[in-house]
Amino acid sequence: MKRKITLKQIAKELDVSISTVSKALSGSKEISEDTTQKIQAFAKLYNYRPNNIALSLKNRKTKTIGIIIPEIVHHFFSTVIRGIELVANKRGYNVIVGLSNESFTKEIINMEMLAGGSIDGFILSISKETLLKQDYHHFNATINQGMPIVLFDRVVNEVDCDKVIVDDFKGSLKAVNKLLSTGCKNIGLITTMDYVSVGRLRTQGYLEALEDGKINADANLILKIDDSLDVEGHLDVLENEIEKFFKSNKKIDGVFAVNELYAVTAMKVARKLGFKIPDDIQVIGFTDGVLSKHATPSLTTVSQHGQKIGEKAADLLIDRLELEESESIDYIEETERNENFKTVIIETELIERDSTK
Amino acid sequence: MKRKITLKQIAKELDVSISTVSKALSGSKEISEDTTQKIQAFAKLYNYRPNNIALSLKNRKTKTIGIIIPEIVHHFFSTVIRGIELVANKRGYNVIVGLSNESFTKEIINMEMLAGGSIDGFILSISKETLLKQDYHHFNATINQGMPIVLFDRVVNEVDCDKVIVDDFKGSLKAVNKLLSTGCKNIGLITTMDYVSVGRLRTQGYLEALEDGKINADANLILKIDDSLDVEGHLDVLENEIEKFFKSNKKIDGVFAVNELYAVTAMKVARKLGFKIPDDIQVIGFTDGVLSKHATPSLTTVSQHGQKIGEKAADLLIDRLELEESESIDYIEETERNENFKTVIIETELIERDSTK
DNA sequence: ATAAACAACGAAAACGTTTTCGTGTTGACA
DNA sequence: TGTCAACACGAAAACGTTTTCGTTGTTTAT
Repeated sequence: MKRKITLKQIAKELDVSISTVSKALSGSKEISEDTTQKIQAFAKLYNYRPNNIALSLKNRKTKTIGIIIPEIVHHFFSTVIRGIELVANKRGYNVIVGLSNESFTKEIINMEMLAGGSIDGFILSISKETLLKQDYHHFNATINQGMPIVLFDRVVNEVDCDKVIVDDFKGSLKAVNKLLSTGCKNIGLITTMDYVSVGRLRTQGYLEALEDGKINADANLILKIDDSLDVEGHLDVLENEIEKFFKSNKKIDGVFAVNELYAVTAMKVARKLGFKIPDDIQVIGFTDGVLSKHATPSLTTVSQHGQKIGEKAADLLIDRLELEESESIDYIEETERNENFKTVIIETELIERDSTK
Repeated sequence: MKRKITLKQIAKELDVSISTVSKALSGSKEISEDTTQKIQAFAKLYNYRPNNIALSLKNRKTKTIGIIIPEIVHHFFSTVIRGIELVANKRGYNVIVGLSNESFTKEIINMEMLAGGSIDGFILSISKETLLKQDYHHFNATINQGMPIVLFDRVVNEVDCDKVIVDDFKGSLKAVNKLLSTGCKNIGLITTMDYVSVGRLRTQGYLEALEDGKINADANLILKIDDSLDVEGHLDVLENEIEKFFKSNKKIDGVFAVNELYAVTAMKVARKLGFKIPDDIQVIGFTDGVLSKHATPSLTTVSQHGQKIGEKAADLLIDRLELEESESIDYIEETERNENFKTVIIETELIERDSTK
């Protein structure tokens, strides 16, 4: 087992100085062709690779970006990571992931761990607990330390940074319009509690669509699930709630659910109660995951394009990192700086499958 | 925007030496209580955190482990990552992920990127292309450079290292036995090409179970899917193949599929052909993912416990890292070292749901 | 009174790079 | 022959730590 070879060892072996080796390897004009050849050959032979850590220390940047997401076993977040990794790698960056597990404390711990020099910037989606507490000081603190953040999906006004979101509002609008245009008169909504911004926005889209269609919203037709406990296993609770919901609203002929789990569960319950899909009840979900595609009947959904979100977020972050590098941001006025934060909106797309007419 | 504060700045500000600051912060007995107090207070005030990169360089270890998996948008791999991250964080390590995307070249590029000092060790699952090429030199090369590797799930004899696998063989055995014990006489197998080791092992389990049950295996009852192209969208191809399979084997009364996608698709096709599940045909899949749980009927599966695999892999790797640290492995004989590589087998579990009797 | 012990601190090396700024050796040219 | 580039290379600083080994004063024991 040979330890990785260093410049120093090459220098010693070839009886030149470290500087000479470094220059020769980078092809500097300063070094004679003879020695350059010799050094490069030797380096190749021993498979020399510069030590990333030393480079990071010297350059004061690590060329890696930190991701913190609430949960990785989740199709949407996985696709976002895939997108981030894709452009990060293409642009010479690595990706290091932390999981907050929807916990405020774990989010902070993870951020502190990574902010200690391991990364150049963050891409993250806020945990539910943090949203509930509305405590965002750790985000602003790291931003103030000069470390850029890009927020995606679950974003918040209190943090001033680049953001990538989905047009939740328009997405829901499209979905509910689809239901209306295929004849639904009593459209139920299955959503989450309001503190998750995406849930709130999707609810608004639903209401707006009804209003546009001259239909009065009925509070009984809105089912809010307390998902603070829907981790796993609470599937039966979900089913029961939805079943009660259907039973107390016999006239429902369409359902819009703010995620695919709710939608698929709604289909299951509906079928159990004897409804035909899409004949008696049509269903549309949000988030085009693996469940939607393989459910029976396959589910019409609003696709969020998670990968595109990830790609865009990575591009935004890296752009900013490399901008700072060139512009020596220390001398830019506070006021100027805050103005050019972008919020990119990724368009949703209605993917029509067999759960609608 | 204040840059992160360093020991040097604290030293300058408080008019002491860098060494004094360092010692005071680590609570060394060498420094008087007065100065210690003063320095610690100052450090807290300015929110000092030691620079990880500098520490990594000094200690020659990064306290981060590299994961390389073929695909992240995949329930099984996500759960493995979750397991790795869990114990890694608990033991003070970070996790940096690379995606090979089932490509040989990308696997190598990713490994080289990370092996350049960014990480202390690898946890990885081999890409399909690599398995097909049977070229494992990059794994052995990094191991020879002194960087430990733990292989999981898709492992291979040619690489000498710690491994964590699932008892694919016994898992299949259990599954097929279950089908036999509930009265199936003609059990079909839907599997992958042989070069993926897990597919091969699961096939062997199937054959063994039939043999134990005194049933002659019938080659017509085995459907091998070429999954080199099943990325996405080739779903219809899969459905067609399975449909042909069913049609040319009218007497099938049970199906064992080596992954949940095949199993769910088989259920879909079967139902389309008018079979009742589980009355006419029973189905069992492998990999307990989100599809199995929410399919209709819910799918009986062999659970691989991905999270447990990840946890175990991380423990193995970190154990080895910290062992090397204490034992100064340079002086251990070659022969001695190779002997204590472990292969841990994670037991599977048959989760019975509604697709079997 | 003097050596020894101790307390409190600083200097410097080391980790592996890159880069700036010398420095000595050539050759050409006046 | 003396001056000046050009050439080829080396020394050293810097990135931010930790740690070993001094180096001071001050106290204790003899």
